[in-house]
Amino acid sequence: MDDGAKRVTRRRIRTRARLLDAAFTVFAAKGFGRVSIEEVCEAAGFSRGAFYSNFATLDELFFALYQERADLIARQVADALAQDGPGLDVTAAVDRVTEVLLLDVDWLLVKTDFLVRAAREPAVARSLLDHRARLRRAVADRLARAQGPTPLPAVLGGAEGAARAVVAAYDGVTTQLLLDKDVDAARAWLKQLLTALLAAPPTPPPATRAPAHTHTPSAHGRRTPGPTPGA
Amino acid sequence: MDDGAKRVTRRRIRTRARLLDAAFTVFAAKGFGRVSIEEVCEAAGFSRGAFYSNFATLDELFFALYQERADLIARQVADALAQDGPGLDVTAAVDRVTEVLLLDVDWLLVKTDFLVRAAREPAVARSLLDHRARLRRAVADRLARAQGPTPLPAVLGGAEGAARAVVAAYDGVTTQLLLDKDVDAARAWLKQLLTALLAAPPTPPPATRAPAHTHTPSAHGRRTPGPTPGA
DNA sequence: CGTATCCGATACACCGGTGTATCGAACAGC
DNA sequence: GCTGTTCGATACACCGGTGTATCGGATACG
Repeated sequence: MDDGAKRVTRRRIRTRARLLDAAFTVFAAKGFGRVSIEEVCEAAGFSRGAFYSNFATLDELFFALYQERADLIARQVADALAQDGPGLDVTAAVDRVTEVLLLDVDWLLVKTDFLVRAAREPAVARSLLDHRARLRRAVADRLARAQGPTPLPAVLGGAEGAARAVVAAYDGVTTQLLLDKDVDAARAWLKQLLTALLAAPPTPPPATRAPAHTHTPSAHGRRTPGPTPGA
Repeated sequence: MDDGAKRVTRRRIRTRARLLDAAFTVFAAKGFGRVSIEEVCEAAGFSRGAFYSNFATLDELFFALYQERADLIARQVADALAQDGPGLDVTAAVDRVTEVLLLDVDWLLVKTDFLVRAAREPAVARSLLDHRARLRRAVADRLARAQGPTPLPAVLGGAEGAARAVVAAYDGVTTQLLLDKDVDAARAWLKQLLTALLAAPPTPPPATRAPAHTHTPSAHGRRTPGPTPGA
């Protein structure tokens, strides 16, 4: 069980990884629905033989890719949340999480493709719901810990409800970000939303940054003009 | 200009409409990326000749379909918002809009396909952003009118900011709805979110309905167990 | 260093879907 | 009702992509 069940492998792992990386790039650029196996292989520098040796179908690769990246994100978020002590106000945590979650537009693109798929296939949906549940749990725990000074608006249902609100806000901002590609504005906007949701009455913080969105949606602080290459 | 520029038409309109309807059903069921021209034609009871006589490409049909439905929704929302007098608290308006926006899961599915497309093609994105801007404007106007008793949390940027928050909440809830298909829970949750956002401190209303979501996400109030057939 | 095994490349048959060209039928106008 | 035009059905050629079978080179292991 340590490193292989049958005959062990070594270059296989490398090629598999390269295929996954290439797939991520291509999926982000063109969308899963418009990508062929050949394209992925070409981008990875392989021929189709390599692909069929590692995956049975393009779906399989897609799902594997999603799992991999989703786990990565989940771990990053958990880290970012568990970092500081319990006393500190949520604001700091909000900042850090915002950084992590809205970092990579390419990931949001792929994730949305996955969402579209999940919306039609319950089995896939379960996977995505799991991921979301993990994130939500992490947020809820963090909120429960920091519940000292701010009593969390009771309109939402305690820490759990607040966590779900956070996720909803994240999803909402994501949608906007996918359309205008303005990462900085999205981050600012998410922070605003979260503070409005979590600390509405007592703590009106100095508005991290002006809305800046009114109707000049593009060319402003964008860091990712196109499909970013790196991971 | 009254009914046609060249030779007038009549059955053409009917077939075009039937094609659009069939396309909506098929797109909602399988997703735009997995639908062929043939499938649409078969669903509409035509052969490919009819299609190519009315549209040049599947994209063209898709965009036409989106435009049509988006306009419809925009009008419905505007109506629902403009209905009552200026004095009444936002709650009533929230209820009505919630009804309209989260009515048809099929539409959300198609719209998400469109979003995925828009995320990669700026021209398409512009179209979707227009639609969103129209809705946002309607909401902002309504909020500005009803600004009497509740002062709208200043953390968001006035009526405009609040309207954007409403849209974000809508998008967030939509995502969840696409995954668990629980329309009723989504409506309740959206109402909760909106009241939390718009009338946080002074009006903790009797919680339209318990969260009911905690961790039994399915089998509860769901009206649409699978890909709903009707429009 | 030899060899058994694995991995990825190449070649091939195949299929679904596309787009076009042609034709018969329905329809509007007189 | 007749006729010219339009619309949609049918037939055909074509192509991109798939999946499989086979083979040669790389790799782990003794």
